[in-house]
Amino acid sequence: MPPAVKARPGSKAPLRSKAPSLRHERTFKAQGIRYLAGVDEVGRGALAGPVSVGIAVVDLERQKPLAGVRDSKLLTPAERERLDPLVRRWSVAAAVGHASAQEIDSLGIIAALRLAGTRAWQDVVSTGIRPEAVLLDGSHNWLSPAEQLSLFEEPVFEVSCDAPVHTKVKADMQCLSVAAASVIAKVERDRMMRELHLEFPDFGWDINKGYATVLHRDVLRAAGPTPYHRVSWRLLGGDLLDGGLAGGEELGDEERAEGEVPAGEG
DNA sequence: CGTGAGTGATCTCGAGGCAG
DNA sequence: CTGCCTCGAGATCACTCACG
Repeated sequence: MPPAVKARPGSKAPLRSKAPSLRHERTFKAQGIRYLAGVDEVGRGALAGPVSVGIAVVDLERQKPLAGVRDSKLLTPAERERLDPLVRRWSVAAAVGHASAQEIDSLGIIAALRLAGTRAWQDVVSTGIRPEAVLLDGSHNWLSPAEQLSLFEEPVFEVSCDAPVHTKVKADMQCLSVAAASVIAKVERDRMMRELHLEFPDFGWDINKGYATVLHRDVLRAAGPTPYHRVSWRLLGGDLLDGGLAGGEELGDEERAEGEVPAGEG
């Protein structure tokens, strides 16, 4: 995919869009909205590990911009770690929800995103803050409950996202609430991948975070997938599953389910 | 020449538009 | 209605280039 920014001829500095602000968020004030939830996802394209959804709620009547926050991809790991507690204090409510690789396999990535987002939403609502609108990164609303779910049975939640969802392409680049959500989601998922790395150190998850690096794919080819791999994906172009699972034994569904990540952690 | 930052290529899946 | 293509999102990594 082409990048969002182009190099400016004759200059090293790119023609980067301005730092994200609350300008777009404040347009919701005219609709009488006070609490707006910025939502972003991380881990969508990874081969292993959970998909995670961050929510950062802003109070449009009182919130001030938080310096330094940008889309998590544009920040170094150290900057993200530094900003994570600041974002959580800055937000009137913040949460990260996860859906495991096994849930991605059984539900599909979009439904798994919804599951992770709903878990985060439950955490937010449990604090007593109920956002009146949602600002979602991208062009597709995967957060609202689907009318027609997949063939698989979807878990039923007492609290699902019932607020109107507004999608915006590149919202993480322009909208501070969404950028803030991307930071906390990325930090939390990275921590989880470092923990999973202790269990399966050969894959280099502390570095690649479950993404398809050369090392990751080489080990995957040699050792086979772990319970944390999204085996329904064409992990290695479809020639993966001949070797069985890493660790030398195959796991049944129940055993694989034990590898699930805790929901709504954070 | 070393370093740091940005670009482009790479991989994943799903949604939506369009042609047949 | 079906299949294909484009574009949306996520990320890492090799390469390029400006600067000190």
